[in-house]
Amino acid sequence: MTVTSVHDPSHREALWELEDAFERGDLVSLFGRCTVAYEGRAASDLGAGDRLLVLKPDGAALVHTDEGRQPVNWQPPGSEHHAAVREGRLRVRSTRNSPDETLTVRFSDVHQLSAMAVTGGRDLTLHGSEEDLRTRILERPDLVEQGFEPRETERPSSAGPMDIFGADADGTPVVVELKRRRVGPDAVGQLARYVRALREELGIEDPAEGGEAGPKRTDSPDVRGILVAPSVTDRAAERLADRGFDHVALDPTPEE
Amino acid sequence: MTVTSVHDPSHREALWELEDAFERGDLVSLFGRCTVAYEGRAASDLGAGDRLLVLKPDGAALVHTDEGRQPVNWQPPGSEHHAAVREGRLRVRSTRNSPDETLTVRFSDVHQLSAMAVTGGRDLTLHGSEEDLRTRILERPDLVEQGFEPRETERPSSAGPMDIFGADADGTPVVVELKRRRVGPDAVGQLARYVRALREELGIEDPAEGGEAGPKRTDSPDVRGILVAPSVTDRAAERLADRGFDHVALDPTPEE
DNA sequence: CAATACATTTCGCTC
DNA sequence: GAGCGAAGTGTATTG
Repeated sequence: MTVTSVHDPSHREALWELEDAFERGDLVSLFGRCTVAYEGRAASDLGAGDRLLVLKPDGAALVHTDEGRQPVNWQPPGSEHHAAVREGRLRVRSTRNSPDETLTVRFSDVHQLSAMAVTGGRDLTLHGSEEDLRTRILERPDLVEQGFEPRETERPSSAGPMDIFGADADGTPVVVELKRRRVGPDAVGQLARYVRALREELGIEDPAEGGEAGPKRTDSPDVRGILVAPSVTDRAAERLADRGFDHVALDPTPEE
Repeated sequence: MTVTSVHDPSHREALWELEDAFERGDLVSLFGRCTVAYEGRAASDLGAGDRLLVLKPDGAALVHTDEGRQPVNWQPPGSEHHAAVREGRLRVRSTRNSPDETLTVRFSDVHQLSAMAVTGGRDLTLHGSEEDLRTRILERPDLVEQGFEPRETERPSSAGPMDIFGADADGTPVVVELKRRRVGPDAVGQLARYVRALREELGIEDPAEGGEAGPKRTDSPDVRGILVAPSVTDRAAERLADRGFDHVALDPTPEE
């Protein structure tokens, strides 16, 4: 529970505190005026300004301005922090390999530096995820459709694992794709890949080919695709119709 | 440049400092032992532990543990921060509407609170984005293919805007999809949507239909699809081949 | 406001 | 490590 805190330190003082904090494995919060340079997957430069630098013992580094949920610059976990005084400025550098990337923060002024050992309590319980939606359906398959019978989750296919594989009341194979929120055309493409893969696997001809123009065919065994999501965009609905797939409106958690 | 900083404040003191900081529009950094509850697009609970809470004047709130680039909990910009002392604890709550969401952080102990006015210097210059890749191609179209001629960027279609629309040496229409890094099957699906939309628009029959089995047809005007990306996954390459599309290996920035 | 696609996405899981 | 897909994704842009 030891918190280190220095106000308007000299660069030397800040350097000592930083090195001690790295040594102890502390979480560091540093206010100051700085420039930021990044080079790696991309490259960026940020002119002088007041910012908050957060340094984590796992190697993550975050540069925050007064706006936005996202840091303006950062370095992912697994990096290594190094501090030094160069050309009269405090330089904090985080580096990692594969991919090679470097974040360099140069402080002309350090206003405030705090560091604390942070332990325990990372056990977040989250509700309303796609997994919750799956659980809900497995407990009550009729929410998808009368007579729907789930057979397998994460069923492998040549196009990747499908969320739920099952059969409808007629025994026709059904691929169910789950989304926890409103979806666009990309989700339909995903479902289409799984359905296509399953058709191929089962030796079922694609109904879009075969006939010369008929957009749908119902007179032969087929594979059905069902997209379960709270709602879909217009373009997604079009593409669902094109493919002959169904949409079932369902939330990950029952609405109150 | 005024930095406020209090060490091990009482809840009352912390509350005053927080309210002043909100008033001034400061960026706040707060170390302490807390529980976190979120309710909105999903719902989550986090047990007691030491964490760093960052509060921004634009309404963003970030709860950081000692690990990860991502905050363990957060609230997006546009929220409103409120602080109070309830049941012997300092409660910080950030709320926003549409969607309705609330983040509640309850501190049993506040170890360190700092706040600073943070201004200016949000002008980040970034290189290596998809836009850089586009610029590079427009300056040297032959990087895509000998004789390639770009005609339009962000060309509208019923499936959305395509990155580059142009023509090859034979005058055949070409849709180019750009990706700044290695891509999977999703990017092929995106390209396919644009090509399909353009074929429909130009009244060109899809070569996959029409013939009974021939996977490709080269004896009639068609629309070509080219995926420009540093590299593609195997599955993406398969799907490219299925569709008769090409891949051109190109980075957003020239490699040194 | 909805819709769409990019992002230094990050993250977790499987192979 | 690569590949694949989810995420309370965030973010900008366009209609």
